[in-house]
Amino acid sequence: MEIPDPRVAMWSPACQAVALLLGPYAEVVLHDAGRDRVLAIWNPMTRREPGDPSLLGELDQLQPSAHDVFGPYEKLLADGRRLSSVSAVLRDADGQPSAVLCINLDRTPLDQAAALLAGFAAPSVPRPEPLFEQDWTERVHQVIGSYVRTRGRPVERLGREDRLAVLAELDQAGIFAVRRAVPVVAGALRASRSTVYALLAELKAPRNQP
Amino acid sequence: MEIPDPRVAMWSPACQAVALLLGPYAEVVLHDAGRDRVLAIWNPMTRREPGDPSLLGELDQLQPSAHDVFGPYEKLLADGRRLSSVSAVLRDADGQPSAVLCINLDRTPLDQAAALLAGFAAPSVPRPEPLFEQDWTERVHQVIGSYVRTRGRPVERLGREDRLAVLAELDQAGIFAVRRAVPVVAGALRASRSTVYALLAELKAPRNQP
DNA sequence: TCCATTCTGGACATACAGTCCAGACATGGA
DNA sequence: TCCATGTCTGGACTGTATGTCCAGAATGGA
Repeated sequence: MEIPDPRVAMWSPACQAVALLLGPYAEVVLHDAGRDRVLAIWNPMTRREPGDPSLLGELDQLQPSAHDVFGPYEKLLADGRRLSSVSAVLRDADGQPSAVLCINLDRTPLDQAAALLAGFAAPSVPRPEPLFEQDWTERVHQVIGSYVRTRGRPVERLGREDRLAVLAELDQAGIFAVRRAVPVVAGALRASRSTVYALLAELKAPRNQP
Repeated sequence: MEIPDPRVAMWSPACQAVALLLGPYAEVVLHDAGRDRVLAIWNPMTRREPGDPSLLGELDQLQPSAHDVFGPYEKLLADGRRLSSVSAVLRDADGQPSAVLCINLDRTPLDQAAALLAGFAAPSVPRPEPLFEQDWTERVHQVIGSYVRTRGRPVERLGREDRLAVLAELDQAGIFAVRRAVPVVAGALRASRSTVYALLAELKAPRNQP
């Protein structure tokens, strides 16, 4: 090791906190902008080490998204991993640029999961002419169940907004064009008929609430 | 706004970078540890504002995971969201504690996605959302039109048996579970409401003909 | 704890579904 | 042509479903 740099001493807790929070998927790099050298690095994703060249040249061309902050922008690693990166110019007490912080988040796992989920939802059956939806009661329960599952909260604990969302979905699905639908929905939502009508009215009149 | 605090000036680029990278799911808070007050906050998830009490007391009890770094530890928001949090003690050039940085990452969406992926193999398919038959009026006309075409006779000249057949088909399709369906069908069939009801009754009671 | 918001069950008004019928109409046989 | 027969029709009518409203209960935050 070399003589500890005071900038590293100053910034490393923050860097380390980020590195810890984002587990193995984020690399945090502290650069000496003046000498274009890496000062310190946490969770390195490439083999860079303190003292290596920073190659920060491109930063100059970027539009800052706020004062001294750049990104998030996309980077591509040699092995194909896609990174979301942000950079921040760190200044000392005098306001002089003293270091540059870069956080590189590997979005490959997220992208993969997203692709899986998207691919799951998208290629739906091209509608083989299924006449009318026969068992709409079942559908009501499916919609509600699905909402409850993604929300991770049982029907009894759904809040006002939740029920509004569910009703919007059901309405979208045309459920309320069906005879006797409201009482069934009310029952499934564990709400009274009155409440369902009130919420439906609110959906149809999206002005505001006093 | 108040007089800008030099600590905010110094740390805000780093905070903002993190806030930008993690989109709406991370809250970044800069605390004045000495006065237990919020100095600045990005992407607030609760209604805290600069000047509000920090409530950082618990930090003392935590084991640091590195020098001046705490976490990640789990927090629970009032509404049930689960957060992964890290904190870092930030020191000034003299090595004196000057502020505390907290990053709170809402892991609810990640947990939900994980749950969805985990439960993938076993549970039933959540149905891609083929929705409900929206324009059932169109469907009525299709059915009637198709019958008329195969029969080679215009609607006006359909006989009793013909209309019975068409109604049977529409009923099969569940059309009459829809509100206001009978008048529409009557109109499309060029028959009166009464007639349609009479024919439907006949369909449901296929015993004999008076 | 108190206050404010939201929900609820029931009373009520209205719209709709379904029934009934007297008469209109169409057809065909005498 | 007239009548007999069967069907259709508009309209009146009833009961049920739909939708509104409100006072009081429940709920949730400060």
